[in-house]
Amino acid sequence: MASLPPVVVANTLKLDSEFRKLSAPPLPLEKRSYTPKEPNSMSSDLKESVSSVGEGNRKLESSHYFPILQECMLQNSVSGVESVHCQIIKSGFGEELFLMTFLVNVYAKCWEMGSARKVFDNLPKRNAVAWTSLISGYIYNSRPELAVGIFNEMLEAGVCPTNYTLGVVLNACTSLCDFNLAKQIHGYIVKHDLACDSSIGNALCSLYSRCRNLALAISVFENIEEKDVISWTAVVSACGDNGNSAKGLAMFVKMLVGGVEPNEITLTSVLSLCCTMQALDAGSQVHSLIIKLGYGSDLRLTNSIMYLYLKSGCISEAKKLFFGMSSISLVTWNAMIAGYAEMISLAEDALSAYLCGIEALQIFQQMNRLGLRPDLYTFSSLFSVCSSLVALEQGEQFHAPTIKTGFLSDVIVATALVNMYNKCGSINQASKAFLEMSTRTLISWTSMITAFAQHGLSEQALHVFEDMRRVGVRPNKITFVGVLSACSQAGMVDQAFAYYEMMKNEYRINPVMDHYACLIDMFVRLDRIDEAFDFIKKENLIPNEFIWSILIAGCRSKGKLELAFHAAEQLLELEPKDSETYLLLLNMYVSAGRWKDVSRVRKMMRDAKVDKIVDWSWISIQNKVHSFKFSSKKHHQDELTELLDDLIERAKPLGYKAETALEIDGEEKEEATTTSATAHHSEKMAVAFGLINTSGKVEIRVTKSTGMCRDCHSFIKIVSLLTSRTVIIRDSKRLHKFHKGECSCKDFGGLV
DNA sequence: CTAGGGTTAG
Repeated sequence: MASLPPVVVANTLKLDSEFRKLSAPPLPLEKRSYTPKEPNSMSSDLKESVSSVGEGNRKLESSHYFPILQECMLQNSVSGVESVHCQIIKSGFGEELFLMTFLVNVYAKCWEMGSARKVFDNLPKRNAVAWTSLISGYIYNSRPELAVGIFNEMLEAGVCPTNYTLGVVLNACTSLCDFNLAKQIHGYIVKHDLACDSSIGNALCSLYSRCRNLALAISVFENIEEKDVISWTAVVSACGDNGNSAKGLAMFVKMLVGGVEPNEITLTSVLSLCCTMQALDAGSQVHSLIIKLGYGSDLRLTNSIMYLYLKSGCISEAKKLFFGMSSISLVTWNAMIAGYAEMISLAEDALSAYLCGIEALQIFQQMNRLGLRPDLYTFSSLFSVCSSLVALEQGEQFHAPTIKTGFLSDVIVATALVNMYNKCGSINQASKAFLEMSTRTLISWTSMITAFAQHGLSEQALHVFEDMRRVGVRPNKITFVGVLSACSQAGMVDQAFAYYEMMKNEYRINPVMDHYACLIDMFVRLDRIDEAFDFIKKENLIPNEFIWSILIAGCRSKGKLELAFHAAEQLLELEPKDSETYLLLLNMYVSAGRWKDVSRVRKMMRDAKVDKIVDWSWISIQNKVHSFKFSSKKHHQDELTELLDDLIERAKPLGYKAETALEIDGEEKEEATTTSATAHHSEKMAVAFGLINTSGKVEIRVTKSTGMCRDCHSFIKIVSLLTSRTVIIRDSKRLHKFHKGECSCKDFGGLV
């Protein structure tokens, strides 16, 4: 960078010495790029004014051209600008600095940088404003690297940058992650005490935010002498971008108290904070404010509010907005689809989750019927919906369009695709999609590692992890959950602890319960239960519900019933809130015939107001989803129960011993359990339905609302053997892939 | 005449 001449900006504030330490661990944040709009045709009014400009050789003042150029710019009419440009030349204003500078700006805003550049090059004299126009033009056209080049040319030409120039160039650095240049400019700003200027201060605030230094971003904001709406908006979104939404909301309140009126951009930022915080109250207050300030029909704001309502589960409010909107954009449809997709994970029970998924797909169909082309946001939401529904066929149908449209090259879409294949149990398609990705983020790598681990393919999981390290992607704690669970499933004790140490020492990640749970699960699988307890003692762990459940399930399957009951008592002392935990305990006591304990647990459930457990299963066949609910009533002798009974009979000689499990369907049942109780668990029926309605070697995919019970698990293992079919069941805890009589969870899938 | 902030996604 050429040396900077002094800048003419008044300044009084001293910079905090903190500012001198611009530590920039650049966290690559992909900035969304603009999509140039198609040039528009002019409105009839505009056409008239453009043609009247040259009429009758009237001699116009140069100032007359500004409003009409502005109108052309607003209407994005390149041809309008061009014909006005011609008139300007004809009238002899072609060298007027102010007018030509404005024209540079106008061409830039119409995505015509070539013309903007030509106008600039023809200027006989260029002042700082002209240079700044060109620089900002390149930034507007998503070419920050060219903007920085022009900035250097400007300095070489000996033109002194203004505060605007510095602000613009700093923003270019921010979007380029060019922290070297930023540092030089920063030094210059510090030396000349310019940080209190709002154009510079705002840019610094964004820069620090991008450097993940929220404290600095805030302190630079505090030092801005005249904080305007944009300063406030910048600091509010800086808080949001750095994971401190509460601080952002507080800043927004401060802004209001200070009497600064937010504009629609501030309000969108605030709504996005409310969204991540799930702050429905604050959100609806902002909604009222929006209406009060007259932004009630702003499309972008309405989209955000609608999404917020959906994400908070206020479907009726969201729908009211949706149907009340006078115009709807693709973003509106996407927000609806994404909102319903989001509600799947927030749903209280599996049935409503399933209904949300169906609704999301129906909204997409409506959008499709209206002829709207989906974009990358649409596709990533759709993939996420399909994975929740375990609707492989649907998901596959969206794969090809993402290739054709090129959206698959987006890393988020591609990751969503990998995830979809994984969650639908198709690990081969998942890994194929992963290998075809051109760029991978931490999340892509982590998804693939977790996917292999979930399918019991530990070696592949660890292989991917090593590849990830090799290319220099830094794992996070979720990555290590995947790695440790891979080791745990394969019983690789030494490796597990090696990775555990690596996580703590090399990556400075503090272990959380999920990590401990993997290691404990590993000891339990290896029937080294003493070591599991030793580990708990050594790490001073206070086991949570989850860890006790692992211990119980492990002790049970190893036949160590006394230990299992001991663990169960510990678990009960925690007064669990999770209904499935109670289901595990109930089943345990039922199979041991300990009826007193059964009623004790039932009483605890009532006291804890735990949700009733509703056993649903779904199977998607030819894009239609069929659902089954557990029913203890004896079914009619239809085709389905006939097949089921037949399978049960054929399974018995192969070692299937129907275990007792409790009947749970919401109503209190008699405590007596018989084998017929588990015979009609919903997943058995869904699998039987799949066997009847598909043929050949088609894999059967079922989703289930609760955890699988041990009885169904061992039954379906045998079914996969008897029928030579692969059966994939995703229950509330994990994925079970049954193949040739084995399950990918190796019988430690947290069965109840 | 030049700037600066923003919706929906894994």
